[in-house]
Amino acid sequence: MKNESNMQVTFSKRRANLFKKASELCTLCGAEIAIVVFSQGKANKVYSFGHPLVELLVDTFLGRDLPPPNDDDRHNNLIRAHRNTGQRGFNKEVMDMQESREGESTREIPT
Amino acid sequence: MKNESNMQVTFSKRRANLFKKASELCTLCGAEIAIVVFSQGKANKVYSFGHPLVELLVDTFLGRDLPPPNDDDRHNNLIRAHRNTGQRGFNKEVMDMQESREGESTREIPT
DNA sequence: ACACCTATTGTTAGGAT
DNA sequence: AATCCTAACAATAGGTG
Repeated sequence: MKNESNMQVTFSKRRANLFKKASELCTLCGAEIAIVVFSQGKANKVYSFGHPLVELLVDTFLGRDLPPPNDDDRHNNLIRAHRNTGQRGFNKEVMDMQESREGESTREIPT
Repeated sequence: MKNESNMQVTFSKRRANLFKKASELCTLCGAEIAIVVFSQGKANKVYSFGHPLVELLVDTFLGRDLPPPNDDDRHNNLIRAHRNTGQRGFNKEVMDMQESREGESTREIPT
């Protein structure tokens, strides 16, 4: 790969395709998938894909014993995540790479 | 797609390719990626890919303020995740779809 | 379930606009 | 940075052992 800006293009293209593949896997096989991508370097950004929400899936993943609805710790993680999202809402860009399907979301969050 | 077992094959193939694509994106662009996949239905399983560890990335994602080393909440999440992994270690299959690279891991965890 | 095969379809890097 | 183009390459479903 030639230079820095070519790599940025490659990163975007491949990230989009990764999310597309994930989306296909969800639709085709009824899977639930969460993806978090941190880009490298100065332009450090966070991108995510979730079907359904990333927070719900990673929360279940971290506390792998099946999730009780009123667990304080896990609940607070969700709350905090949503609070932070709200705080930085003006920085948030919704990617909307395709017509976004039911219960599926892609995001881009500058750090 | 014809039947149930053909879909299982498709699911495995596509999941492997999704993880491969993620791995390429990490190597090529220096990105950090975490993926969590829940399969559907009776044979409900959890698969994950992380470069580096899934736990570190999703933890940073959930508490997006940069992670202080001694934050109790986040630390406990990691500990608990690792404890659970240990508890169910006899059930754990390391996928090892390719020669596993430095700081990268794929897992399959029955639920 | 797993490995190999193959025709079709999809992805990719790079160039052009 | 975004969109279109395209030759080279890779993924896919379905088939067979």
